This record gives sequence, C-alpha cells and structure tokens, in this order.
Amino acid sequence: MWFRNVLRLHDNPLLNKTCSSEKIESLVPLYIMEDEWFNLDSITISANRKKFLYESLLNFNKNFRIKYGVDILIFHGNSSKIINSITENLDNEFKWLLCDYCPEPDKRHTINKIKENLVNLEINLKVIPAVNTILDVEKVIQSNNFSNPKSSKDIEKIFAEKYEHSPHGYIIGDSLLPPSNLNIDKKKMEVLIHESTISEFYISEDILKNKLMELESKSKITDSYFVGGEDEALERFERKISQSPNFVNSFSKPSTISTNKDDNPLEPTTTGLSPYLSNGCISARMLWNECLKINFNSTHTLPPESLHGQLMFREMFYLLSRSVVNWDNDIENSNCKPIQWGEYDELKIKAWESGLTGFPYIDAMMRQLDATGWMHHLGRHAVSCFFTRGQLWQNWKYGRNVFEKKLIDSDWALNNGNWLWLAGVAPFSMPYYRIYNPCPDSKSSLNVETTNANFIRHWIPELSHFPSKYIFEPHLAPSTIQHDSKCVIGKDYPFPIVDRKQTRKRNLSLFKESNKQLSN
DNA sequence: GGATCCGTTGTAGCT
DNA sequence: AAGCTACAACGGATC
Repeated sequence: MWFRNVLRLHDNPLLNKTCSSEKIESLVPLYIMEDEWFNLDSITISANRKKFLYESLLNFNKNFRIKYGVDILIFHGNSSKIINSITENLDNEFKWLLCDYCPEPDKRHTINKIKENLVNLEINLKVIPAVNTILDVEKVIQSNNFSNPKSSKDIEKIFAEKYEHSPHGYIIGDSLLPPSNLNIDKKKMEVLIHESTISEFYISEDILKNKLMELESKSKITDSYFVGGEDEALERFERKISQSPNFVNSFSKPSTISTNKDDNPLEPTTTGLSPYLSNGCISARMLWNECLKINFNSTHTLPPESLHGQLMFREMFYLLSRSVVNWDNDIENSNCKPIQWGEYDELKIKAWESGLTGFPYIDAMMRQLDATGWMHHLGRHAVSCFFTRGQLWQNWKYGRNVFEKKLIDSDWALNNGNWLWLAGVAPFSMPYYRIYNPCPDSKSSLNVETTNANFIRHWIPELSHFPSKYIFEPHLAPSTIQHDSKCVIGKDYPFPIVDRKQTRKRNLSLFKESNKQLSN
C-alpha cells in the first residue's frame, strides 16, 4: 500500500480499498520520498515546502501508528528503484501494489515504468482514482463527449452530467471513514528495514524528526505559519468550515480581501486549507460535503464564487492539466497563446522574486511568499499580472518557477493553470487589457483601506513608519516625509524599477500587436 | 450566418 | 468620496 500524495486517515480510499479487497491477506504501508525532498540543500524546493511535507508525513505516521499499531515504512530515493528493490527483497511474495492516482506527467511516467516491471513478475498494480480530487480525472477526459473546459459553466456541465443536483449543490457521495483495523505484515516490514539492500534508505521517525530540526535551524523559518499534517488540517477545517456557517454561506471569491482585519497578518481571510489539500492532508470530497451540509441550512453564495465554485475550478485545472499536452510549457501548448515576451531580464526577475521592485504592495506579497510559503489569491493575481502583461513583460514560466519552488500549496496543475490564466495566454475569459494596479488605491478592487497599509508595514519594515497616504508609492512622498519616516527612497527602499503607467501602456499595445499577428 | 452576449476580479481621469 | 465615462476590444456560445 503505497501512499504517494495522500497523508491522512480520513476519507482515504486506499485504506478502504485495501480493507475491502478479499484478495489481500496482509499488507505493508509504504511512503517514498524523492531525494529532491530529502536533501536539505536541494534548491528546487523551498525550506518551507520541505518543512510542511516533513510535518505532514510525521503526523500521518503518528496517526497511523495510533490507529493500526505500526509505523509506516518510509524510504528515500527514486520511486521505481525502491519498488523494484522491495520486490526483489521479498522474493516476489507480494502480489499487489496499490497506490493513489497522481496526474502529474512525471508521476504517470514513474507509474508506467513500475507497471512494466511488475507485469513481468505477475504482480498486479492497482491505481486508486480520485483520491485527491472529486472527479476521476482519467475517466472524465476519456469520456466521449469530453472537451476542454474553459469556464465555470463548462466545469459545471461536467458536474451536472455526473452528479445529482440539489438546490444547494451537487451530491457527490459520502466520504469514507478509516477502517478499524488493517492486517499489517510486520515481519516483512522488519526484513525491509534491517536486512534488505535498501535498508540504508530507510527513514525512521527519529531520522525524520532530526531532519526537520536540522531544516529549521539551518534556514530560520521564523515566519512559517502553517503547520503540516492531518491534525492541523482537521483543526482548521473545524474552525473555518464546520464552526463558521456564515463564513461558508457567504464565501464569495473574488471579493475576499487580501489582508486580515484582525491582529494576525498571517491568518488568511480565505480558508487557508490549500496547503493541506495539495499535500493530501485533507480530502476535497469531505470539504465539499461539509460545505453542502452547511449550505442546506441557509441561503448561500453559488458557484463560481462559492467554496463549491473554488473546488470546481480546482477540478477544472486537474482535468486540463491531464488533457492539454505540454500544460506547463509556453510552446506546443494548445492552452497557451504565443506572445513575444521580453528577453529574460535577470535584474527585474530577481528584484521581483526578492521583493525589491520598489512597489510596496508587490514587494510585501513577494516577501510574504518567501517567508511563509503562502500568499492570498488576490496577491497572486497582482504579482503575476505585474510580472507578465502588466509591467515587467517577462515570460510567465519564470514567475511560475518561483511560485512552484516556494508555495507550500504548490500544485502542478493549479499553479500552471493560474499562471496561464493571469498571463492572459489561456483561452479562458481574461481580457488582456484588465491590468491590476500595482499601487492599489481606495478605488481598486484590490481593496486597500488601512489594512493593506498595515500589511505593507509588516512585511516591509523599511516602510513601517511611512504614512498610509504615500505608502503605495513612497517615491512620491515629499522628502521631508521620507526623512521623518526614516525611509529615504533610493537609499533605504528602492525606487520603482519601472514606470508603471508607461509600461502598462506599452505592454497593452504589445499584447494587442501579438493578437493581431496571431489572427492573421 | 451575422449579431449579440458573456466570461469568477480593471484603470484613469474627471466631475 | 462616489459615480460616471472612456479606454481597449478577446473569442466562443448562443440567438
């Protein structure tokens, strides 16, 4: 039983499948951590992301032990090599490999490779669908009348075909309770831990705990706010969903504000469940069902703005990520219109990534991303628009890479989908001329008020004494105010790296020009 | 087959 | 301060 991206006991179809299958007499629970994740020095994954996964894995292991009396077998290394070694070391004594379906190309590639090897050994591979999604991705995209969804209406049609509709939302079926016991083969686990050719790749709970401590001391993750794991996920679920019917029933994205009114600038105004969803700590199906239950008792918002709407967009991107070839690329991608982006500009990209563009709203968001691994939905829109068609005119792929590395809710399907959308290259509704103002004033939908000013003061300490009136464009403040605020622009905080109005105008016409050439 | 509608999130400038 | 208007004008679905 190989857990790939499912680190929870609740609504985990793997556990129930295993339990209900009569063919399986005993099992060995397994997790494999790729070395990219295990190596603390790897630079493609941020310390925050690693921390979140380690915590999630430790918590899952603990819950598994409490429930079933044994730790999960954890190895690090290449998945297919580890699986091969296990078959060899157990003398082909196991007959089934069960795992959760993962739609990412590299993971599908891995599973195909493993399948080839298993077939020769007469071992069955069972990939359980829809573990971290509501829809069975493969089944939906292979159905006869499937075409790529492009809007909330399109994805709603897909739901409508499959599920019964109630006035309060689609009925997708109950989520699962974990089985009360599992017949685990401890002897085989002992063999793999102590007497196998992969013993050296075994990660005990103590090793993982030390690894987490080392990570925390090495990279001073002082601002990390989200703690990984099913326990935290369920606590947050309880607090923000189950016990907050008004929040659920009135939830209306995009009209959530990017900064919090209460004292904690780190607590999101949205659910904050995204990292738990993408790491498999909470079930999307359970979240859907809880919202449905709450919606039944009251009037409520509807898709696409409601929480059900958010979950539907998530499903839409999962489908597209599987059906659109080269989903993560800017060429040979049917969902990416070719735009002549500017030359790779290292200075601008570095300034953007490190929060030194001279645009406080953008910089605050990017510093929050770096420090915590999380950013509000609207902030993600603002900084990605700024990076691409708004101001910097850089290829969305470079921005995407930064998000992928740093976001604790990093998710291949969703991250690429949102960048395609915001860059204006996807065939979704996104008039390219709607460019977010990187210096949002009180008229902007990015909604400023004093909360955003406080948000900026929190993440950009250089500006902590700056008056709200000038804080979004501090270089426009009279020099007396700059001196009084102990922040002289050009010395203590950078001048804007671009003229926002001039770049906006130029980029609009460049985009228009690209469109013209494409339609010819 | 041409017109119209619609799409989860706009900005700037003036009164 | 709030409200109005000009700007720019995609592209598929539906009528």
